[in-house]
Amino acid sequence: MKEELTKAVAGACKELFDVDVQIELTRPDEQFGDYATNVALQLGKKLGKNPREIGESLAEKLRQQLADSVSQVSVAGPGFLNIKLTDSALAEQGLAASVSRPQIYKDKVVVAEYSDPSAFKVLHAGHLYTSVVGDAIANLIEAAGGTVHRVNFGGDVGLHVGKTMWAIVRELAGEHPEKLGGIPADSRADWMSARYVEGTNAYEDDESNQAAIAHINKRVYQVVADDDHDSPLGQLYWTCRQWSYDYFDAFYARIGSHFEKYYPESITGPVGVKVVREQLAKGVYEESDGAIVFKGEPYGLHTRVFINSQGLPTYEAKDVGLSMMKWEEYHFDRSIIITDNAQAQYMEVVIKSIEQFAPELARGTTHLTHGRVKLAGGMKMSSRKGNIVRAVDVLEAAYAASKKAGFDNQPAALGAVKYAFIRSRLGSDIVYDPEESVSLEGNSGPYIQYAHARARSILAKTSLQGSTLKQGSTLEVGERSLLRKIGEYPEVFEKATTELMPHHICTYLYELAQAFNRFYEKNRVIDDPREAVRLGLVQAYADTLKDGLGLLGIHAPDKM
RNA sequence: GCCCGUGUAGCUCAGUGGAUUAGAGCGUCUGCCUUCGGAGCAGAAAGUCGUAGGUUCGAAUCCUACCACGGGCACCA
Repeated sequence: MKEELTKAVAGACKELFDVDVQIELTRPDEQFGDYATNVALQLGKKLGKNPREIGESLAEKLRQQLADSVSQVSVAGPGFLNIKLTDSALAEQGLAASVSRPQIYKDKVVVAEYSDPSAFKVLHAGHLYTSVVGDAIANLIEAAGGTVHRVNFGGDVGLHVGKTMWAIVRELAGEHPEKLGGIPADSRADWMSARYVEGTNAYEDDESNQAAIAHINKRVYQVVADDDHDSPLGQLYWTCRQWSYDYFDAFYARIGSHFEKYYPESITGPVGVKVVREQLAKGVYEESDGAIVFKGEPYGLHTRVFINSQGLPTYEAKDVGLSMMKWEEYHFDRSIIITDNAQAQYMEVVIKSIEQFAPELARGTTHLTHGRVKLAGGMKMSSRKGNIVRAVDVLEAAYAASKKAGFDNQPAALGAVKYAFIRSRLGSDIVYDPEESVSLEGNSGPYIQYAHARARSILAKTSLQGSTLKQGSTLEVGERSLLRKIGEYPEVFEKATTELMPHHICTYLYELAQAFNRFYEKNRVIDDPREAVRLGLVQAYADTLKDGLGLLGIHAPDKM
């Protein structure tokens, strides 16, 4: 409907004034109409005419052309055009809302990389956030017709592994892989994470430790390069690495995430080194103090090291390797990388360097960044010393709060966390408050889930077969309002997908639930003379809520 | 120091060029009154949209400067 209107308005401008203009249709306050446009204002400037007069001629034209779908076109204020749909057109739009999602990624291949945990380390609240948001974005693109490959990247080699392995060897009093058997399966992740903290502290506290850790770090690279599963260090490394992956898998299963591919740095590193060395010869990268760097200054960026003076790839080269591998494996139309915004300027340098030798790859790459998770009410997150909030701590806090709030329901508690994470616009830090997130009142996940369950229970009550709401129906005021809101869904979906901003879905679902409650307060459904029509409304409403929650990765229960 | 980001009611956030009274939720206060699941509805109080300039017919939204907070700035990830 919006598309047809846009075309009609553009056509009218062409016909009457012989100009091509970009038409933007917005959703004004309901009192003004269903759609509005400011073309007349734009044209007024362009043509040097009075915008109101332009508006009047456009309105007249549209009234003639769109008599079937438009009941009113008026000029308001300085020259806004307000367009009101007929009940019939509105009904058609509303009924199709939950199934007519603009296919703006049709036939497109998209690689979505997010979550990115490091092996040997614990998953913290930030991983949970990025995973939830990344899933929602991937869901949006998929629903818009795209083929999405969800991939994960993580550090299974690098200094943090050196630190951890050093501490593991110290804890086991030598390179004794057989002693790993004494660590209970359910505490492996915590055990390794404790070693990482010890290793990090040792590295910072004493220079002699630094040499030892650098040495073991280099040996780990050798273990990986040789695919050495036999030496004591090799056995320690591969066993612990597998523990990490098992732990990640269990966590992702718990939150409903799934990645089709995992790129470990040990794989992308050598690819990156190869590429960086090739491009070193071509002058993209250059040597500096024994390291290989990319100088970003000509582009307003800064210089970063890609291969260090020991000849080992840094994160930069590993990311270059990752980009090349994704490109070769998927030939994507678009690659989306979602990380914490601390990486924003770092990533700019990496992508700028790639742009020098693979411009089409760089052009198709979007780095999307989000803020950090701050916990309301005292739970603090600080890295380094190990007093971080783990991802599971957040889930447990939500679950505990949900029990306190009176519903003992794990899926609802998970939905509450997801909703709380997604509802704010991506970019700034978010404050997570477990109590608020599970609240049954206000803008929360459980509120929307409840709204859905309530609508389904109404539908379950009727003995009528099907609804008579269809194109051609005439509507009462309250019905019209609700239907208008339902009909906005495809537009909100398109906006969220185009901008890669899933929070628009949250905002909309909440407004939709409010619109329904307003309707429901005043209008009876079951045993009302208009029951047959209103059932169609409730159905469309419930389906839209369900679809929206699905995009957010949140279950829409029929009962709560 | 340079670069990037953020700054909207007591708190948590929408709104990122349009129309009046800048919107929600929580919290505070007042009604409805327990309904087809009230986990609701209606209303009130609460904002110099960080500050000061500028562009525009029109600015929370764009530009400039400044302030505050966060982040980044070579061999960590």
